[in-house]
Amino acid sequence: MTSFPQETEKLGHSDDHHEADHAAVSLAVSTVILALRRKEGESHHSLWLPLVRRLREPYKGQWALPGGPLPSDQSLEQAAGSTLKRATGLVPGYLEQLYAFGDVQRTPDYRRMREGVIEPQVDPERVVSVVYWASIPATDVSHTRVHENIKWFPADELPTLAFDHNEIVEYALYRLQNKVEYSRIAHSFLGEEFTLAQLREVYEAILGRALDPANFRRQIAASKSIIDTGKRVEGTRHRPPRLYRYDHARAFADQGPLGMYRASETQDVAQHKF
Amino acid sequence: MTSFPQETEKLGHSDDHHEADHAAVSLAVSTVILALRRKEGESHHSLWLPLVRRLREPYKGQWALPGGPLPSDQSLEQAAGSTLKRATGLVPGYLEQLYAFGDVQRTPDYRRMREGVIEPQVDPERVVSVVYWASIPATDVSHTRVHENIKWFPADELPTLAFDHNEIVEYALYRLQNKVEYSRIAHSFLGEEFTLAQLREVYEAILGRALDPANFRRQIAASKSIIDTGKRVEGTRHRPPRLYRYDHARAFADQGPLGMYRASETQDVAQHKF
DNA sequence: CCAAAAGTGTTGTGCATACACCCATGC
DNA sequence: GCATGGGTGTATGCACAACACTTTTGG
Repeated sequence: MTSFPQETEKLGHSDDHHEADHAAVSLAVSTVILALRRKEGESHHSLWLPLVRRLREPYKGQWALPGGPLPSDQSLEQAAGSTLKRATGLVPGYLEQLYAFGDVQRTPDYRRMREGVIEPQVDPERVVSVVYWASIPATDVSHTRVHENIKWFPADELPTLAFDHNEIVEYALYRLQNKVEYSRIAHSFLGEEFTLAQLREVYEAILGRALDPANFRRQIAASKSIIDTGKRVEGTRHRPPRLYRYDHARAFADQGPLGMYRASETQDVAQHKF
Repeated sequence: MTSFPQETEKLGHSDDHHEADHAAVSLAVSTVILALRRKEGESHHSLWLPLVRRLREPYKGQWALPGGPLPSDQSLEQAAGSTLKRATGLVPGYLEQLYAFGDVQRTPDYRRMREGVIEPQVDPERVVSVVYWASIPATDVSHTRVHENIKWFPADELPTLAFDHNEIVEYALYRLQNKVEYSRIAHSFLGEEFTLAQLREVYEAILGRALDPANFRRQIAASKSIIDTGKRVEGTRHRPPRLYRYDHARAFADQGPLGMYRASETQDVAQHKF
């Protein structure tokens, strides 16, 4: 439509594709923010996330992932960070791109339009969402922002969300499960110092199953991602556990060849090792 | 700027972020298309990719990844597919989202502007690129489209590309190396039937190192991703190798929980298995 | 002493590597 | 026969799961 510089030229002899209209596709950035919380009456922690109530159509009144249009002066990652700050008032322990969702019909909901649940729109807007996921350290969780249109939900007990956000969250959790096994993101759910039992609880919350404490200890020790602070937690009714710190120096040693991949070693699913 | 329905509302009490202008950020889709080819005089195959010569500023005359703005009637994946068809005339063996690149200064090149190499622009356009990567089966490579502004290059001997495309290709190759070890993408570089030696060559081209034929055979056999067709290749000056087929049925069995992840189990980097 | 969780030791299994060796074909 | 790659057998080491066992605290 406009003649902005494009990244690549359309080739002359593209006989086989019609001249598609290049009506603006708008770009949004949303963030799946995860943190550990305890459900009422339960002893173990589980994953929770904050959702924002929509104030307009479509999906007015329903819950949705926090996000918004990409400001032209922010990078995608910065936009995700601002969203997070807006929704929680906090700084993330970890922030990483999840996926860009761009199906034509993902928004608005044509099914609901047909059924008359919501009003059909003359010119349904096409939105592509670049979704990030983030973690909040457990020590900060209590300081999250309180707002009538923001509410935290357990990740496994979500209501029906706006747009395709249920699927997006599901995908985020699925990716997290895979990622936790070969990276060190688990630490980002905890504070500076933590016990092995706490770290194990993070893994168990993410993976949804119990882990052998003995073997877990050895795996973590072998990865050399933690340092013994020498301190202990006292006041428990059992042997006092040691406090560890995350070894940032080691952590960045094998994060990949280029800085570019810092927070972008995303996705993928390590299945059986082929 | 406009008041299109947005995915999430901006919250009222967002005191800490200034009202950013929402000038349109344009959205492009590019594709890193990879295929196996033989370099002049070499016996083994290596990875090649097609590039398109830019016809306008910025970076006029330089080579760039094939791509273009996202047509409003196509999904991201469809757009990547059309790009591929335009650049090669072929259908991909595999197509998957790589990453969304969205730094503010990634385009145009302010450095080159400062140095006077290219003209400064009054209103530098902000472009976010969703990049896909694709593979072309070796059997199709000879049928690729010929065009004066399209040229194939060995992936390890690229010239300086437009924008940040060198980094993008580097990242694609890095991701491919990790991915090849736990998924079955390697097959997508070959035709329907292939020998184990050919499959091994794909792995070697991607990983950049030789593999033990004996152990490679066992790994592939253990993965049960291939079926013996019973046929053999004759005419070699040695024992005739068997021909195998890719087992599609098995392949989709463990691709993840939801269809959504079909072609999107992207990124991530399986390092030491922590 | 007892309960409970921290922390250690021991053993078996499965998988990846390394490499010796045999097989089948063209020349 | 011999060269060449296809294909098999086997030993070694390591990562990991299972689980018995010891340690250290509070009550």
